[in-house]
Amino acid sequence: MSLKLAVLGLLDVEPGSGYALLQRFRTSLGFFWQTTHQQLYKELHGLHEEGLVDCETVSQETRPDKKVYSLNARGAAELDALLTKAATPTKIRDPLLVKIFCGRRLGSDALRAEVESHRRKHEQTLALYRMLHEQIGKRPAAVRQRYHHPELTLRLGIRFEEAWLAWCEEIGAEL
Amino acid sequence: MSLKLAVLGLLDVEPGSGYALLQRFRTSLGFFWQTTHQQLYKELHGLHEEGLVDCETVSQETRPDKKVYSLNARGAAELDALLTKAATPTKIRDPLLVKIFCGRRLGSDALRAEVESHRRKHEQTLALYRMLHEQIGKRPAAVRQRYHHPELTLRLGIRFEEAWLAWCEEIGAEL
DNA sequence: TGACATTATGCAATTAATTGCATAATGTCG
DNA sequence: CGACATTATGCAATTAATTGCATAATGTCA
Repeated sequence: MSLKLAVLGLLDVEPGSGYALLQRFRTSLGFFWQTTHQQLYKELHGLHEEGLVDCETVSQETRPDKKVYSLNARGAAELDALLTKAATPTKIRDPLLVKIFCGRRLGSDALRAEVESHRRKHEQTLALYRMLHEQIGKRPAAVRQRYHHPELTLRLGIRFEEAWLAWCEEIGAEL
Repeated sequence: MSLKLAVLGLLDVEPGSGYALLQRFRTSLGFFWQTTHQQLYKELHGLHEEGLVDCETVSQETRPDKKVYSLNARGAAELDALLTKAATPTKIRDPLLVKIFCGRRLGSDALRAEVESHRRKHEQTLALYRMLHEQIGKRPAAVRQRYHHPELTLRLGIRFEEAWLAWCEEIGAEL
């Protein structure tokens, strides 16, 4: 259901082709929801069939044709309806934790290596999030207002990556 | 794949019926991996078909019959193989964040209420995790050693819940 | 005694997500 | 010119996860 919400939400900001939506998705919602182009295109087909979005084929001279989707009135109503429903808090769902939990069979070395590799990735992600956050901060107040909600989510992302990092360092030293 | 790993990991500690495994799952691995009894039973059937676990039907006088599963040599080998494969770091995947991201359509009041409700839930979860962590701390060193890996995961759980809480408080005040 | 909780197991349908494969046009670099 | 990246779209198969429904035995409380 969240993908539907995500796509409607993206289209609410501005119309776009599946490809363009995917680009935007990857640098925003994609930080805490994942999808693939296949799934996104399928979702767009579905939304179109449901009559929640309009679709216009645009021929381009220098590029293959594209289909530009936009939110219509029914789609906006659906988006509002979805937003009203309560989101249930999700728990962490991470294969690394399952692995560590079952990890007494694996040697300390292997575990430490794995934790270190995760640490590096989370370090990179944290750097990225901080950069994005700074960029938003530099914008004029009027623009910043438009990005207020995305910014709030980014802040949780930062807190999570900090937690990951601290944990990786702590247990890496202990293993 | 993680469910398979989880089930093999649980059986590696000790054998048990689907029902018993689910109880253990809920108070351990279930903190960072979710499942339902249907899925777990299906997984057990699958593992049995694959020949990775043995199954013995035990009739009980006061309760319905149960099937006690246990890890065999092939299952142990499979568990080791799964543990060797690298776990890819997952990102957060939370409907609340998708909602907040798209939340400019929703009023501040509604968002604040939702954040507050999440805050309360994370507060409860944090309290639970801290209690469990303390309980492990009180055990004699020998027992604590056996729970070392689960304890490591619990610590990440605590850090995450702390991050959630701090974030909910911060943005709740701002919305 | 009847309602409800607990232990114990499962099937079936649907939805969501992943993975593999495929096509087609143009731009860009060496 | 040929290889590779980018823009742009999709189908099909499979696996994973959720949701709804169903059964059956016993214990417990009012």
